[in-house]
Amino acid sequence: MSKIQRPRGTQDMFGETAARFDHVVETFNRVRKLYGFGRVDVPIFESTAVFARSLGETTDVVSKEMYSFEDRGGDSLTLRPEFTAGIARAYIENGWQQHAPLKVAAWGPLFRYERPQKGRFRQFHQLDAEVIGAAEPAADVEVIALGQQVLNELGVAGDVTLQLNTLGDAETRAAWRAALVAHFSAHMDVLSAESRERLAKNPLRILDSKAEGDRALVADAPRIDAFMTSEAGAFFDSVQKGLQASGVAFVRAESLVRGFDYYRHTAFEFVTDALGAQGTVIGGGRYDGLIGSMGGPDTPAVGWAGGIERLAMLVAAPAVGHVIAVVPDAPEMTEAAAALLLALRRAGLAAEMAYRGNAKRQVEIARKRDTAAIVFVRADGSRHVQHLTGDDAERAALAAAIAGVVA
RNA sequence: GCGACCGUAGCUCAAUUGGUUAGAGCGCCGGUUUGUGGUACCGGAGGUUGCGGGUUCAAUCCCCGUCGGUCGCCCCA
Repeated sequence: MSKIQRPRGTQDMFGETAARFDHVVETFNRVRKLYGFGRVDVPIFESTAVFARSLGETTDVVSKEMYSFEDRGGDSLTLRPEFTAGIARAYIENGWQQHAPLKVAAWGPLFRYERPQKGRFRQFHQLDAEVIGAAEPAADVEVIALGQQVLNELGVAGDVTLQLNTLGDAETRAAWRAALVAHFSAHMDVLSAESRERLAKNPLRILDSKAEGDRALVADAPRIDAFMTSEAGAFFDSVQKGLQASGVAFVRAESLVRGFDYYRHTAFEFVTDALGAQGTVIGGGRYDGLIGSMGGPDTPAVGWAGGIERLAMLVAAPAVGHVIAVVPDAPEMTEAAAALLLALRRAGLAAEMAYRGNAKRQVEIARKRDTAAIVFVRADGSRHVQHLTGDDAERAALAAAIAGVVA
């Protein structure tokens, strides 16, 4: 195909799609400020080492799923596949421990070389919130509560369930992992091919295998609770109590895990079944081991990321804007109409005027553009307001606002 | 990376078991009618049926490849 087209897994967003996306981002920005999360922006590309180090050099993720390239100077760069590694790099590089506990939020594009599916793209977008430099469970609670409030205010909380788990501390995790390996190794014969692979590379992942045959094995696999140190148990307890006190409902998800060793304690996902196989709309957890493993000081941290596209698919279509159309009745009234247009805008009212066409044509255009009201500029100097949308109260409010400008 | 289904006008879709100039609605452009405001009607432009190859007298339709989409698997930082 010689015709030019967008790269696989990318999107051109316009109209309702763009409005939904915008609504998600605006809601996030409003809510994160309520929680005292400042904006942070890090580069869209980083040295490949930033992500390779955070993920472990050997994983498939690094070798197959990152957009990496050499720049003209021969440096290996990578389009960011996640926010956390870049933010951690910035934290270390800029000495942000002076601001700890640092509460930051970001949103923007991320890139992963994957096969596109519903709610999964090669260039996708996420919201992100992190608390860096706080070891207290209150940080976990605050971060999760922020996520819950974003979902509430987007009106999608009813479709979404918070799944909560703990991975314990390093000691807990290591003991549990060893017990899982022993358990599954003893049943190699019934384990699916995929899970036998996982047993070597990432045994915790067997717990969320979709293979029917693995289910029974998973059901009587060792539980993490049996290996929990008293400190780790107390931490998880504290998180759960904090969530209850915050009115955040959750379900325990014992098979919710994270693949990398730097994850500790809290792991959580806000999940929906309304989006097929890609049901996680927000996923996060505590990653106390990451910054240390990247060469920084040992720094506890907790955060989450949420898929903007997925949230945008769940939200109700945003209401159309209250744009006022100004229509000159006759060509001679064009200048007067332009003056009114300017006055409306300076008064803070969204308004527009067609570039061409007679009055009738401009009315047709206005109607097609979901205009809230039309103001006709008549030759006798009067202004006639015609409402197109809204209930009586909205119409009255808009009429009053317009009257204030026209007068 | 693997599998299934799909690809016709700007958009949403038609086109009898393969059959002659590939149609409609919406949108767009023009016109008539109407005329203080969501009118109706007429006309027009617009398609190498994703692309390439094959089978056939004949392909939108069957076969292969390729690109893209959708859904699932894998992966999920």
